[in-house]
Amino acid sequence: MDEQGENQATIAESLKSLGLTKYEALVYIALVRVAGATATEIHELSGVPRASVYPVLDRLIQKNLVSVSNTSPKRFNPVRPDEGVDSLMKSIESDALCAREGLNRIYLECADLERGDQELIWSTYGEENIRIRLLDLISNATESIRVFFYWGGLRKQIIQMLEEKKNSVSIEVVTDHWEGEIPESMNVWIKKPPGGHDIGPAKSLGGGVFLVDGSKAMVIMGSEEEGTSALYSEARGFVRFFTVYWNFFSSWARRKNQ
Amino acid sequence: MDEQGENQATIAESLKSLGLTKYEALVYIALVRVAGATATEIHELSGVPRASVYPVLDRLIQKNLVSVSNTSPKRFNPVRPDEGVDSLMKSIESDALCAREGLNRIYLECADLERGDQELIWSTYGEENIRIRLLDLISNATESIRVFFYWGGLRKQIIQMLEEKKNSVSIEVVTDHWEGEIPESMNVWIKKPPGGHDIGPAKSLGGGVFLVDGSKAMVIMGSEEEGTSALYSEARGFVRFFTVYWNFFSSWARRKNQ
DNA sequence: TAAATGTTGTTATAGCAAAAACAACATGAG
DNA sequence: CTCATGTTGTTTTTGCTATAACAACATTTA
Repeated sequence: MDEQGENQATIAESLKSLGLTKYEALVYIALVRVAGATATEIHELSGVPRASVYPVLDRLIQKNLVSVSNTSPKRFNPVRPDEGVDSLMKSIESDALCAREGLNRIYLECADLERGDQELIWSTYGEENIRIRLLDLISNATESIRVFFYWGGLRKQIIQMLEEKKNSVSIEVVTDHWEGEIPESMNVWIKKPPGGHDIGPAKSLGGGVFLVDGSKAMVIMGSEEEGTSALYSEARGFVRFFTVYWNFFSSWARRKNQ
Repeated sequence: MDEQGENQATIAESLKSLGLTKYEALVYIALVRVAGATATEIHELSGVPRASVYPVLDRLIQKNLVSVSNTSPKRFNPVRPDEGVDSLMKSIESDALCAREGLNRIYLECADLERGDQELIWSTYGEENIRIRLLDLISNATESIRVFFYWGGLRKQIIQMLEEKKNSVSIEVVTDHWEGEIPESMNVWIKKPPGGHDIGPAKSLGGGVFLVDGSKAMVIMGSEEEGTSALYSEARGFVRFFTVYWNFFSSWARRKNQ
């Protein structure tokens, strides 16, 4: 019972992000449970006020999620849920396509005109978004990638990204741990951080520096309290600062033993 | 200019169905047009009140559609539109999957219990929904399909559907016009309606009758004024009525010449 | 048959929450 | 100081939610 309730609430939430209102979701779920119900039965099953059931059903019919019988009292039937959901998705997907095309056109039109971005430093929050940015950055590298990271967060994905580029650009990596075998075409130095006071315990805080083509830098910091955030810039000073930073740790890592 | 405005409005609508509010859509579009704008510039470009720009930008940052510079004044950058839209879609798709699974489970659980549906007659409105139902009906046919239609609306799709089943079930068709060549395994009678007073001019009104396995009937009526609607039933009387109806027109169509 | 009861479908309307629009204020750089 | 920025409230609007009341019809009971 409670499990069903939980489940239903989840489904309702999902349906809401497909563009239905709370009532529309509840009514549709109720109808899926007992196909061919009357308005009153729907009201009892869904908890939606009886008078509200009618306009809600109208909307659902408009959205092709419900059909009506011509009996009296009227009975209502849900479209098969997989078809219904697919139908909603299809409409959203078409909108997504439209938005993407339109926006991309605008974006590319404007791309030539401006881009005074180079001197600015951009912040990004959240691992997912950072992952996307990083992927973009690395996959557009043309000459060199220098990486320095002591951070578990995206280790696997970072390694995978680098391996895809290992034959087309020069890659140098300093890190504390490597998963899988190290490709020959990469220069990888593995070294545990000295005491912990330099970089901090890996679980609560981790960092990564990515230098691409000597002109772009992305710096990632993850901490348990404040989530993960990243800075990206093509500004000279910014890139130079982290290049020096990287050189320092790189030479430290090359020293044999500690 | 006006074209751009039209275009923008369209994009805004599309973005709204991806879960953004009007302001969020407008701000994001403005930002795509001039990346790295300040809050005030965004306000001017989008028409969104300046004070509203800030909370809206916050939400967009939360949704990983925008990043901030650490300059003063702050400057804002859009995530690349294709990435942004994809990211929104991914989240919606995951919800869709969740909803579909949950609903389908409920649906299948309940499917055994009931189904007193057989005696009812169901209405469906809108060509798209009807097309889906019809597809479902025809593709689940196991023995016979008898079709009678004088209706341009879904002609091509109907023909295509039938061709897919031509080798597995017996098919008989009466219609006024056929696109493409007629497969040998189907029985098709093509005959123009006599005068127009029986069925009416094809443009303003058209109809179709689909009898499947002798136990299911779907009747479609399209009129210019009231849109397209369909009835579906497995009720004995309903099926028998339209079987007689079909037999009548079938024998009429078999008569040589008019 | 006639009155009483209950149900259905409809309409009107009040409540509510999120978003939109506006106004006011503190800050900070030139 | 002055202007633009960033922040904080308040009001208005909007769309959904919720309740109440009503006419039409069917069902029951006397």
